[in-house]
This record gives sequence, C-alpha cells and structure tokens, in this order.
Amino acid sequence: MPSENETFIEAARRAQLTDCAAGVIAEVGLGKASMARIAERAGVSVGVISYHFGNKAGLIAAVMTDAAQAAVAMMEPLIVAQSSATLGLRALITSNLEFMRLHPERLRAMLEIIQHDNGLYAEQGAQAITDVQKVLHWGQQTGEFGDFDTRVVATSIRAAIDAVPAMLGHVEDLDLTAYGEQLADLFERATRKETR
Amino acid sequence: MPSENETFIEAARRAQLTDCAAGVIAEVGLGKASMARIAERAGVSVGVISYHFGNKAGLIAAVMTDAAQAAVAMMEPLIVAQSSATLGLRALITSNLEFMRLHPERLRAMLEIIQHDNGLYAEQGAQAITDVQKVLHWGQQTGEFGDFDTRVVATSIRAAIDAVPAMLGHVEDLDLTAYGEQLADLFERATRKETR
Amino acid sequence: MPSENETFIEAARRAQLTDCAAGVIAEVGLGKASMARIAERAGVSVGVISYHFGNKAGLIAAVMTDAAQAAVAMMEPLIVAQSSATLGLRALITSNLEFMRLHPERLRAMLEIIQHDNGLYAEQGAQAITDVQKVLHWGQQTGEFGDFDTRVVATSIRAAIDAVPAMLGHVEDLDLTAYGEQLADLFERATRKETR
Amino acid sequence: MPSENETFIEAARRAQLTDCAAGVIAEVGLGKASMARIAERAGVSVGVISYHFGNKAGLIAAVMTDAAQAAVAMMEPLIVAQSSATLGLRALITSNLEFMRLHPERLRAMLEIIQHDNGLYAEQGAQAITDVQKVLHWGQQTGEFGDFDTRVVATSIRAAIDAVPAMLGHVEDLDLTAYGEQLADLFERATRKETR
DNA sequence: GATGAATGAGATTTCATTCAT
DNA sequence: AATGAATGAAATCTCATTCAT
Repeated sequence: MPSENETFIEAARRAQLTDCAAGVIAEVGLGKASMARIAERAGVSVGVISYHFGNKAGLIAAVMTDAAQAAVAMMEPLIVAQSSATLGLRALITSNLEFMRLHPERLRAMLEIIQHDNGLYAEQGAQAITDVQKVLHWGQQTGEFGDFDTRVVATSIRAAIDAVPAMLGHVEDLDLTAYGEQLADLFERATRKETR
Repeated sequence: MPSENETFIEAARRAQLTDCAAGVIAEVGLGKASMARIAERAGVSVGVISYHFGNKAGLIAAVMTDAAQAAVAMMEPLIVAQSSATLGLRALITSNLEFMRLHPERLRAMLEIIQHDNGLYAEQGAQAITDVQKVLHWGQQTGEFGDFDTRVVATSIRAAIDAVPAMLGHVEDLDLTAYGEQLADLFERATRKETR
Repeated sequence: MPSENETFIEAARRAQLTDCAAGVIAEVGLGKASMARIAERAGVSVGVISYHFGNKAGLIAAVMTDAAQAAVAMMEPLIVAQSSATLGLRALITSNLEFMRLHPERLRAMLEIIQHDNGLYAEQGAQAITDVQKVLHWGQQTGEFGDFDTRVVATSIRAAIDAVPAMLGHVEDLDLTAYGEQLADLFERATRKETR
Repeated sequence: MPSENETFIEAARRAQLTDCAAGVIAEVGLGKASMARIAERAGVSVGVISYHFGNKAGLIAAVMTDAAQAAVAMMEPLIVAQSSATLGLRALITSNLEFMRLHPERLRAMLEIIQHDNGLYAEQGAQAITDVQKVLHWGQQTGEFGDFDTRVVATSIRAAIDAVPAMLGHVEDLDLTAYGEQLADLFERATRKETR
C-alpha cells in the first residue's frame, strides 16, 4: 500500500472535516459550533477531530487557512490582471462576491472566526484591509483616485463586502452578481478623482 | 415606603446592571460575558440579575433596548433637523460616530449582540438599515442623490459605520470626529447625482 | 442572619469537602481520585467543588494546607518542649506516628500529593526534611549526636516515617505506637555520638 | 525464516519498548506516561505496544519484570558473596545505589509503578522488604546485630534507599557512591549489637 | 508484524438557572 | 429584594483500545 494513498486518505478526511466545520460555523455561528455538532455532521466521533487537528483551535485554524487560500487563489489573479486601478478595485469587489457565491459557507465561517477571536486572527483581518489599501494607493498614484484617507475607505470597502454574507440568511434569492456590480459602482463613484 | 421609590430603586438597579453588562460585553465579547462576571462587576450577587431580568436573554434584551433608545434619542433629532438629504446623511454618519465616542461600550455591546444571535436581533439590524434607506429615499426624491439600489448603499453605509468599533481596540488615539467626516465625505461622493 | 453564620456554613462545607477528598485520595490514590468520586462521597454535585475551590488544584491545595497545619499544630509543641535533641528527635518520630494514628487519611493524602506533583509541592517535601535537619543540627551542637551528613540522615528519617502509611493498607492491626518506639530507637542508635 | 530469528527480533522489540517506557515513566511520571508518548519515543505506532504486550498493564508489568531482574542480577551476587551480615547489609545498600547510578531510569520507573498501583505490585514491594529482612536475620543469628524488630528496620532501610531517586531531580551532582557509604554507615550504627 | 485511523469513555471546567433563607 | 450555595448540562480534551488494511 503506497504511502501516497495514506496521505490521500488523511487529506480527504481533513478536507471533509474542515468543510463540515465551515458549514456548521456558517449555520449556527462560531459560538454554537461545538465539536460534537461538527462531528455529528461529518458522521464521525468527536475524537476524530482531536486526532487530526490536535484540538479545536487547530480545526479553526485549518478552516481559516483553507478558506483564505481558496479566496486568494481565486481573487488575486483577477485583480492583478486589470489594466487600471479603477478596474482593479472593481475586480476586487466583484471577485469577492463571486467567491461568496461559490463558497458561501467558507466565507461566512471565515468572517465568523475573524469577528469572534479578535485576538488571534486580528492580523488576518488587518491584512485583508491592507490588501484593499494597496489598490487604493495604486489608483492615487496613477491619478485615477482622489485624495482620501485610504484607511477609512479601505475599511469601509471591506466592511461593505463582509456585510453581504449576513444577508444571505435573511434575504431570499439575493443576486450576488448584481449586488457586486452595485457595490463596485458605489465605490467607483466614491473613489474617482473629482473633475472640476 | 412609596411605590414611586420602589420603582426608582428598581430602575436604578436595572440601569446599573445593564451598564455593567454592556461594559463586560464590550470588553470580553458576548461569548465570555458570563452572568458571574457581570454580577461581579456590579458588586452584586448573580441571583439579582435573574431576579430583575428573568434570565440572561432578558438582560441582553435590556442592554439592547437601552443602547438603541439612547442612540435614537441622540441621533434622530440631529438627522431630521437637516434641511437637505445630503446634510441628513452626513448627520446620520457623524452623529453615529459621535454616539460611539460618547458611549463606546454601549455601542460595542449592541454590535456584539447583533452579530452573535443571528436569529434573535436580526430585525434590529434590519431596522437600522431601513433607517438609512429612508434618508436615501429622501435624497432620491429631492433629486440630490443618484439612482442606485438603496438597499445596497444603505447596507454599505451601516457596515462602514459599524466597522469602526472593532478598530478602537487596535488603533491608538483614533480620532472619531475626523473619521466621521471622512466617512461622510466618502458617502456623499458615492450618493450624489452625477452631473454631466 | 449574621454573616458569621454564613461563613460558618461555608467553612463547614469546605472542611467536609477536604475531608472527603483526603479520604478518596488516601483510598484510591491521587491519580484515580476524580472530582466525580470525591463529590459522590460528599453526596454533592461536582460543581460544588469548583464553586468552593475554583478548580481541582484549589481543592488539592486546600487538602494540603489543612493536613499540614493540623500536623504542625500537633507535632511542633511536642518537639520543642523536649530538653535534649535526643528526646526531640524521639518526639519528632513518635508524634509523627501519633498523627498518623489519629489522621491516617489526611497523612496518606498529603504524601500522595507530594509524591505525585513533584513540581508543585516539592518545596513542602523539602521543608519537611529541613525540619528534621534542624533537630539533627541541634544534637550535633550539643554533642549528643555524631558527625554525620545531616541531609542523608534527615532524608532517611523522613522516608522511614513516610513509608508507614503504605503499610496500613496491607498489614492488619499495625500498632503504630510500638512502631514509633522502634523507629525512635533505631534512629537514636544511628545518630548518637559513639563513645567507644 | 527461522523461528529463533523471530524470537530474537521479538525480544529486541520488547526490550526497546520497555526501555522507552521506563524512560518516559521516569521522566514524566506514570500518570502522564501515555501509550502515545511511549510509542513516539520508540519511533513506532501505538498499535505495536498492544500487539506485543496486550495492553498497557502488560507493558507496565514487563517494565517491572525487566527492571527487577536486572536489579537482582546485579545485587544478589554482591550480597551473598560477603563474609558477614554486616558486610552483607553494606553491600545491599551500596549495590542498590550503584544500580541506581547505572540505571536511573529503570529504577525510577519501578518506584513510580510500585507507588502508583498500590494493589497490583504490593507483593513486589513486600518481597523487596523481605529480602532486606533476610540479611537482618542473618546478622541477628550470628550475633552481629542487636535485637530489633526486623520488619521495622527493613522497611526503614528500603525507604531510605528508595527516597534517593526523588532527589536526583532536584539536587545537582548528587554523589551516589558517597551517599551509599553514608547510608551504609547509618544503618551499620543502627543495627550492630550494642556492647556494654 | 506493523500502521494509524477511529472510537468511546472519563475527567475537568464553565455556566445559566433555581431556591431556601 | 438580595444572597450565594447548589445543580446539572454542555463542552473540550486526553487516552487506552480496537481493527481494517
């Protein structure tokens, strides 16, 4: 029996568990997401989670890592491929919403985790804001954007994007693509240099 | 002993407890805010809380009600007194930040509660968005504002405002008044009718 | 209702719990002495222990403190009242065995705790040896005792005394008073100055 | 594949595992010595231990047997070779300390096991005391030793010896050979017939 | 012979709630 | 009105043991 097979099984189990964990966290919130509930959804015993991830913190970290990697992998190429900061900012917003459409549970879980454990994952949240700031600086240097405080605007853009998942539970048939275009229009108006 | 005195003591006790609860929730988060911790800060026994509020949910509801009433009482007059929707939106944003400056604990507690119990206080969150939407409709009817989806913009405005308390823990010496002006400028650009 | 009464109830409960804990530890060993088992013997819920002692470590510490205080209170006056180091050493040994006879569970529990958590209560064990060393120094200065390494002899005396509780479970009708005399004789021969 | 080879491999595996188990037990105590920890130190899977020893109790028993056999093999010849009980007792003590110097982990593990499982290995402890008693009877019959209770003295000698390993963790550079001489002197004085 | 994934029991700890005084 | 002792449930973590491969 090849060791790759062993690793494959291991990886599959880990993926299954992080998926289930993300699902439960997205559904009931991090506070109510007990290991028993996650294990029950995965159809395994609670000990399995400790076995694979050490403890609950390890599982949470794995959920974060998975989601963050998937999000970056999808979004970053779309953003850097744009020919202007204006298009870059639009791509940042719409690709975020697109990721949300394809992986709603992962994203909700990620936000839950960031919002809850303010101490541990604060850096991840700060990094996400910094990423937005980079695009804003880009546009200010090319003259596309006006002269605003990038921290305030970047924080607001992230907040506006991150507010969407909370609506998914309440609003039926939310068109995320259309929502993304509206958001992109909104912040295009808010950031472009005012001609006069 | 007159019954008014009773009521007065009763009200004072309730106010003391909701204040302490808000303080603890703002400090350690709703998840770690145990009844014992709240009672300890208030210098009373845990039973007192159950006595006055029935159970923890009752206390949380009281914290929400108090904070929301205080916020509305401060902000609403400032908003409706404005002579234009543009100024009204600015007043909404800056008065929000002003409330945050004067009552940081109450506001943080309120946001914690809304974010945690997704099912229970969703209506309060929806109401807060609707309140913003009213101002936006006002501006669209007067022709001050452009033709955008008010739900998207209102949600973004609330999200941008509500993102601020989380920064208070990390950023030192955050000038909330200046931050409010920046936010108001941002959404003024984003909402005004585009002249061409 | 006077507060002393409250304190009295509290103290009585604490004493009951430390007694039960000492009993369980003496019976099944510290490793198997779960809080559930202790609570069961006390006829209370497990939460009561946490309520009174914070956590298991707090309970263990209380057991140690109680036993150590009782032991010192009984033994120290008997030792210092002696007119010579030879009689002092004998009093130290026999009063130890006497305490063992009157409080076998407390003593066994104390030894279990010292032997197990080598890190935490090592100082208590070291102190007990130092106490013996003091008597040995006393005798060396008066010329009653020979010129031996007091650390070796003190450690051996303590070990010989502390080995007794383990026998209580196996040997029936062990006469602790007679045992104490034998031990005292043994170490009197081992310590006295050799006259030739 | 010859069966002797099987047996040889089998024996080597068992020896490796008992050594690792003794090492872990000596280091962290029997309570914290989990199968996983022992398997990790041996560089094998946990299942191997169950395979070879049935269960944890079987492994512990093997550790005991190995250590006890090694101790007897080293000490017994040295004791019985002596020409007098006085020298025999000295040899018993010093060879014990010598074994401790050469195999500190095995001895610590053995003591840990005896102290913990009061019921199971009590006989081993009793046997060790009986072995000392034999030497004491020898000396009483030859007239070298006085007329004391051999059980009390034998228990004390064993306790004095067994107290040494606990010091190894706390005292730096403990000279076990010198300690052994001091101990031997101590119990020579305590046991010899008093001339008058 | 060996692996390591999985189980299930047991232990501690936290906490909202209840209730006699 | 208030106290605080007590309960019982829920959650996490550890670990010996089992078993399919």
